[in-house]
Order: sequence, then structure tokens, then C-alpha cells
Amino acid sequence: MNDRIFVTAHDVAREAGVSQSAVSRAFTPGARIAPDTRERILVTAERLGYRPNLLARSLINGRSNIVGVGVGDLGNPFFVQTLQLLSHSLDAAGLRLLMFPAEGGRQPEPSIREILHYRLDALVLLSVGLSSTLAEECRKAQVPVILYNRTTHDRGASSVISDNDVGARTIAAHLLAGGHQRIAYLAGTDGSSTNAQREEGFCAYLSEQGAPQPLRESGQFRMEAATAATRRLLARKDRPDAIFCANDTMAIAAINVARHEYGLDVGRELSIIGYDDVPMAAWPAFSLTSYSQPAPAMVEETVRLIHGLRAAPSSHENVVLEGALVVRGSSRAVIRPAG
Amino acid sequence: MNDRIFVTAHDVAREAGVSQSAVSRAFTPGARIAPDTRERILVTAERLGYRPNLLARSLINGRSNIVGVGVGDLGNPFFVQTLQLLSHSLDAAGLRLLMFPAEGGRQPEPSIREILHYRLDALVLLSVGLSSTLAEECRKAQVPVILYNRTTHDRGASSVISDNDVGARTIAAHLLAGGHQRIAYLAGTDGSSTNAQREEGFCAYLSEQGAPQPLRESGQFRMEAATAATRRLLARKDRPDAIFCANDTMAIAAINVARHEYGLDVGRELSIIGYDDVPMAAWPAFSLTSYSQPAPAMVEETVRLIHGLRAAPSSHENVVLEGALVVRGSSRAVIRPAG
DNA sequence: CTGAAAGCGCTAACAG
DNA sequence: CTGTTAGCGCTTTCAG
Repeated sequence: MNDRIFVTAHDVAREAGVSQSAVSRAFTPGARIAPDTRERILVTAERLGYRPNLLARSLINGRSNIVGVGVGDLGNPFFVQTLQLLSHSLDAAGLRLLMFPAEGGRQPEPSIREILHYRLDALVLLSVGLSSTLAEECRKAQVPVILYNRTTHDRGASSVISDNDVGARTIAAHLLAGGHQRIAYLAGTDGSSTNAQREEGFCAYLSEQGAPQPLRESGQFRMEAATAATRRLLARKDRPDAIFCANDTMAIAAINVARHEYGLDVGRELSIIGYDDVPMAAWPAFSLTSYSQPAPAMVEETVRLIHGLRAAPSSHENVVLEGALVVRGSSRAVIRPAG
Repeated sequence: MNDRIFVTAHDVAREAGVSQSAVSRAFTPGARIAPDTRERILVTAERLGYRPNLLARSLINGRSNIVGVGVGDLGNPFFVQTLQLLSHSLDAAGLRLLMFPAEGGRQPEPSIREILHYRLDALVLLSVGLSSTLAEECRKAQVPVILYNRTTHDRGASSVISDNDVGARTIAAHLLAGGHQRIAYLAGTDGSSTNAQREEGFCAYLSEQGAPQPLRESGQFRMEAATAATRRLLARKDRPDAIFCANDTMAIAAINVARHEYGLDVGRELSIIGYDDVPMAAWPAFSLTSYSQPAPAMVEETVRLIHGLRAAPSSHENVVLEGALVVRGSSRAVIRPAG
């Protein structure tokens, strides 16, 4: 089955007149080897087109230098941005990114079970839920898990999120300050910690301020569902004057519907607020008020966690970072003059 | 260095009272093994939390089942879409996707040289140029290369593109039919085959029809550069009445500038046409006329090529698919009545 | 500083 | 059908 087409350390050793272990040492950073021997070996290796087989290396030290990344919805620019940042950070840290599609948070799909068979240094789930069976599999396989933009009660899994409670409360305060009377909440995926925290914080703040509870529709964090949900909201007789969307993707969908289907002046007749502050939110076409999640810092923390977990695979840590409200044209900041 | 924390086939064998090779066979699809023996082994393995080490397996059959994917700019939705499709297709084919960041097409960056040390089944470059040194490295490492949305004269590399010449000519015809007088071309990255083909086809058609050559600015296929380039075009005294942008990302940038900085009525005062037909192009906020590249078919072809190349690593193939013009509101289809 | 030798965990003949 | 035996290509003691 093996075609013996690859150049191996043996080939180089024979050609350079040294032992195979000398070749290995020449390619190992801290190894004891005479500078000129090393040089000779490297030259020979270059000439033969030799590359150390990382698979074999990983087999020995039990570490692949590969990080698995489960990605749910790439339709969401926030995760695209995160993936971009993460790929660069991991790359800089000498780690490889093995990506696999991961829908929903139900059963761990076959691919992820498969992926665990590599000796992953860590598994990062980008806004993908961690089922308890998957958590168990990872524990068995000694693969540390890091949830990104999600948390879990499962001990043993780490997580990196921003403070959704503070974010949601800040948005609620902003809307009340703007004098909005009929506020709606466009929810994300039910059962996700992200939606739960944002919804709870939002409702709690309104309640504390004596404001009525918001109308509620679910957009599943996705554009299509959010489009339908917004239509339902705007078709009501008691049409809301503000919609807090649990992420920017849904907020963009809401703007599209409000502006192009209902001809509403977004920012005056209807305030729309998102969450994430994706690059698109700043485009003049949307000018979306949004609560910014610090993606670069979140990714940095993720990579820091990965390094820590490589040393202590069974430890875990839950990181919460601060975000910030970015007010733009899609929301009214002050109370509109009567009439 | 090795902590011996993983359960191995030996452990399972001892526990189940069989040989280690029996365990191997239990996990190999077509292997000759008694059903009940297999069952017993699988149960024991499950209990101990055993997983075959794919690294070791790959070491033997010289094939990692991993496909490397070089990604340049994830700011471009077309590549996000492609990455999404590709991750699913590869997954369905039982292949893993090892992603790495790859800027420009100059020197092969360290990470990609590193990645080659895995026994990749193939290397897919998403709109990333293939330098001749990298091509050489891949040839030496026996890793077949597939360029996606790019071509190269380098023999040995395969490619999957859509017919840029036809696409560009179709757009030119559409603009001429709309009676446009001062046409501009917003170019992509200089030196990329993609831009070269689109520009040549576009200019050739105009020339053949006796129309003047277009104004030209470069937007490097990116939003920021395209924004600046559009400003330069629209600041001219002889402002163009149509801009063909070499991709949708630049077209969106152009629309933003035209509409929000110059207050132009896009589609009437100024026609803007893109290329790729990304999902966003269909949003009412943009309603962008664009030439659709068949991403699903292109990805399908890519995966088909990967399979073929696994069998015959040194062969290669260049695939060209057909696209289609999608006319929307950002361009005028018929000649505007005089006055 | 260097070579010989013993594996890492697994698959693939080879006998039985 | 199953156990034994060689390795895959590399790193890492252990002698020298």
C-alpha cells in the first residue's frame, strides 16, 4: 500500500554518511549536534527534498499540534471574523487548524467523533453547543474543549464569552433612554446560553425599571428565520417601535424588512439594535447600533487557554470579557419630541 | 514525553482476551473477523474509551485523509461560501480540512511549508496564487495542488474556475445594451489570472463593438481599496455612468460610496455590476447585478478532482464551468430615454 | 558529539 | 478466522 515515494530520514542519512538519528537531531531545535554536521545534513535534505513526517513525530510525542475547530453557521460574519483571527493566531503559535462543520448542538455528528481520533491539542467550538455525550467523548480522549461564545454547566469544558448580561442591560437602558414604548426582542437559538443570557439580562433590566416585558419572536440567530420573525412583528397592529436583535445577522435582516418591505425610517420610526458589531454594521447602508463583542481579545484568550490546556489538559477556565455599546443611526438615542 | 494516558489497541486486546491485530481488524471496515469477536471487541473498546489513533494509521498507509486549504481573504463572502460548501463536501467524503491563512501569492509563508509536512491528500488554494517555489515544494512532497478561482501556467497544478472571458463579455454586452457611454473597470489584484481574464474579456468585447476602452482603477478585490478607487472615479469631471467591478465585494463598496457619499441613484444615474453573485448581492439594500459563479458546482468539481488526484497524484486537470448573468436593480438594462 | 536500539500505535502480510 | 511478525518514519535513551 505504501508507495515508498517519500524521502525519509534514512535516505538523507545514507546520502550524508551519518546515522538516521543524526538527521532527526538536525531537525530538532534544541538537539545536541555539531554545527557543521547539521549543516551538511540540512543541505543534503534540501537537495533530496526531505521533510520530516509530522505524523510520525506526533505519534511519538502524543501531540499533533492540531486544534480542531467546529464551525456552525458561516453565514454569520461574526464567526467568519473569528475564524479569520483564530487561523492567524493559531498559525503564529505554530498550531494547525482542523476545521469541521458542526450543525446545532444535538448529537455529536460522525465527523466530530472521527476528528477526535487525531491527537488534537484542543477542540474549539465556535458558537456550537456541547452535548453531554460529546463532552464525555472529549474527556475520554483527553482533548480539552473550549466553547467560544457559549458556556456550559459541564465541568471540564472551558469557555470564552463576553458579558452578555451587561451587554443586554446596556441596550435596554439605551432603548429606554430613547423613550421607546413598545420594545421587541428577536431571540436567537433557544437553549443556547448566549441567547439565554442576553434575553434574561434584557428582560430583567426592563422589569427593574418598571417597563413592560418585550414582545418576543425567535430568529434562531439566522437571517431567514429573522426575516420571517420581523415580518410577524411589523405586521402587528401594535407594531413595536424598537427591536433588540440577539445578533447582527438578524438585525440586518430586520433592517432589510423594515426599510424595503414596510418603508419604515429605521432610526426614527423604528429603532433596531444588534449584537456583535460585525464589520458590516458600520456600513452606511446599515449604520447599525450594536453591542460590540471584542473578537480579537476573545480569540487571544482562546489561544491562551489552548496553551494552558496543553500543559494541564484536565483543568478548565471560564473567561468573560467586556464589550461596548456602539451607537449608530439605526437607533434613536434621545426621546423624540412629542408630535 | 509521552504520558501513556491514551487507551491503545493493546489495552483493549488484553481486556478482551484477543490479539492486538484482532482489535485492529474490528475497526477496519472490510476486514475478515468473526462477527461475535468483533462485537466483543467493540464493546470492550467502548467501555475503555478506545479510539484508533489516526496518526498511526496514516503513518502506515501514507495517506492522512487530510486536505490542506489555503485561504486568503475571508472578508470576501464568495470564499466564505466556498469554504462552507467545501467543509461539508470534504466531510461527506471522509476527508478532513486543514485550514491555513495564506496572504497574497508571493513567497510561500512558513506555515504552508510546515503544512506540507503532513501527508496531505491535496492542497486547495482558494483564490491564492501559486508561486513557482511553492509549486515545486508540492511536487517534491507529492501533494497535488488545486487552484480554486485561479489558474496557472504551471504544469502539474489543477484548477477549477468559471469562464471569466464569457462572463466579462456578457457584462460588457449588458452595459452597451443599456446605452452606457463612460464605462469604468474596477480591477482586482494585479497579476491574478482571475482579474486578467475578466479585464481582457471586458476590454476585448468593448473594442470589438467599437466602444472606447474603459476607465481603469484598481480595488485589489478588497473593500477598502475599492472604496478609495470608487471615490477617485466619481470625483472625475467625466464621471463614469457605469462601473464593472471585478468582484462583488468591490461592487458593494462602490454602491456604498456612490449612494451615501455622492447621493447617486444607483441603477439610474450610475450602473454598478459585480462578479460572483454572493448571497448579499440579492439583498434589497444592494440589489446588485452580478455574474454568478456556480460555487456549489465548483466545489463539487474540486472534491471530484481531489479524489482523482489521490489515485494519480501527478496528473492534473483544468476545469472551467459556466456562470450566468443575474440582472438586478443596480444596472440599467435598456437605453434610458433621452432627456 | 554521534550511532545503535527501542519503541510510539497501528496495519498488513504471513502462517496456522 | 486469528495470532505472530514486520515494519510505517520518527524521537529518544543509552552507550561509546
